[in-house]
Amino acid sequence: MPQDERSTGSRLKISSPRPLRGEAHNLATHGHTMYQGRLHGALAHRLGVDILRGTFKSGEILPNEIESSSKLDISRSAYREAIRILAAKGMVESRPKTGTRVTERERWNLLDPEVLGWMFETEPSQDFIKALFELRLITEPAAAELAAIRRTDEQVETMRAALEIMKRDTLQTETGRRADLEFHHALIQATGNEALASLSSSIEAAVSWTTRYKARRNALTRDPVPDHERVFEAIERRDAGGARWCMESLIRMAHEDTQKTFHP
Amino acid sequence: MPQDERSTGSRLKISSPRPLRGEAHNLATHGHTMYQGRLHGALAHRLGVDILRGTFKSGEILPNEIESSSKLDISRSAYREAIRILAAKGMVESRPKTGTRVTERERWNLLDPEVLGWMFETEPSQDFIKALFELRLITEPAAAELAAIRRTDEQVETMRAALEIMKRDTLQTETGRRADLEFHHALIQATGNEALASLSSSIEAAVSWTTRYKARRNALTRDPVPDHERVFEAIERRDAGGARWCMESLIRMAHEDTQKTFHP
DNA sequence: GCTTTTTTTATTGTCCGACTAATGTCCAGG
DNA sequence: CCTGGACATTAGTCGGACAATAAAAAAAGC
Repeated sequence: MPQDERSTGSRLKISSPRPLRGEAHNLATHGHTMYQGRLHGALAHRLGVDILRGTFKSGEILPNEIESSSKLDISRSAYREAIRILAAKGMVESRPKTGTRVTERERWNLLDPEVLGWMFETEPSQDFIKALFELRLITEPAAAELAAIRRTDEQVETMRAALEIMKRDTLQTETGRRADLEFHHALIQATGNEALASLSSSIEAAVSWTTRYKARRNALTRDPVPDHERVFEAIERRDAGGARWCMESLIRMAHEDTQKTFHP
Repeated sequence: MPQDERSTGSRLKISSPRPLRGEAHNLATHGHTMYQGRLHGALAHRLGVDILRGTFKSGEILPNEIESSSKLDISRSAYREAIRILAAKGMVESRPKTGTRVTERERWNLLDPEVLGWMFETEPSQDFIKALFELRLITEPAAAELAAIRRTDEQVETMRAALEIMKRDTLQTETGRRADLEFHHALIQATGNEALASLSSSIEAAVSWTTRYKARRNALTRDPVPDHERVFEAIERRDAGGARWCMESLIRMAHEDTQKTFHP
């Protein structure tokens, strides 16, 4: 029986003390991660991160709109729009009289690209990273297999070009990472399955954050290009089984590297 | 180059002529599908369906907020909150001066449970159903395999109970369908992978809509209970390979039935 | 004539303050 | 003990104003 949460009074426990709307009109989330854009988006971002991080726990009720918005020094409208965003991602639920409460974690859309992004804002739990790579290990090899079967010549050329760029620049550079994403994007398109594509692109984007982590900590990771090349070649020669196998090994390697980065 | 969409003037092309806010305070979407709840949610629902259905095409720009909201006879705030919901699902994108435009289909969060629900509002394309079942065929057998390895005894009991109910009532009844969902939910939980769980629960929910279709058209479908029982027994005896195989066959059967229902 | 800079302008973004409606709580009455 | 109805609290809706933004148009510079 969830007792009265409001009883703690008017203490808003957002991560940062206040500075939502800074001097220069952009907002800092809690020290080093800035966010620029619309106010509702920024607030949704911040609340989302706070929920994922556990600052607001499941079942907990947020302070009411009036209190929250005035404490944050923003209008009620902007606050409400932020809440709608969170609600659309299944993270909160509002009802008159009761207020807005954080839903159970089960109901969160963890694979929503934005939510995944928030997740990697703060270092995600080892369990979650494991789960994510396990999911990748299920879907991506299957995707590679389908791509090998259904790819068009044009898609092959796109992948080849992206691979070239990756070879030149590395994943240390921004263009290199973009090429990596483009490679995977082309592969996904080649599967001809838009549901799978929607899933994969979310995950890819999230995983690319880990890549950035790795680059920042310049952890000594394996060169990923050879792995990508093997996948590419298998797809080029329409070798479904080979593509599956190579992709599987690529992901295992990536997972290993990621683990070493986070827990050396 | 997307030319001026506004030039068509003030013609709002929502599916229904007007009746967003009906007499009795609940709204009909386009004839037989009612929606009751908050205004912003209802409008998001309606616009979402219209976008998925192609009434609003990708790249198209929605009429501006003032015009839209006044035409729909609702406040700008409610309209904006609806747009925020759609934006959170990647379906629209708003910017000052430009307006709010429908994004490319690639960016839609097709696996968002709500979006999936909207999808099945109108009969979804054969291609999409195929993609969805192909995705299921990739993830669910793997999930069953993991469940067989990691399941707790308690989860087994939950599944057994759900299965009992399914056996008694059928999928023709509401309680039967709920039991079906609960069975799959327990299975998903047993995988111990929350990312996979998030994905599967979205898909399950969507697929359960097809089940309802089938029941409504009382198409002569195979009895699904035996399939479920085989999966259950494999998981109970911790037979990973068996669970995978049985689940695969279950899904193939379900897909076959679904196809027969939609394209007899 | 072409590029760059400034101005205009359409649209979303933000704000405020009031009123409405839903819903949990509490209390009186059966 | 249960039931129904009044009450209080909260999100929901409204409308109208002004600010910020970014695209487009106009002006300036080369």
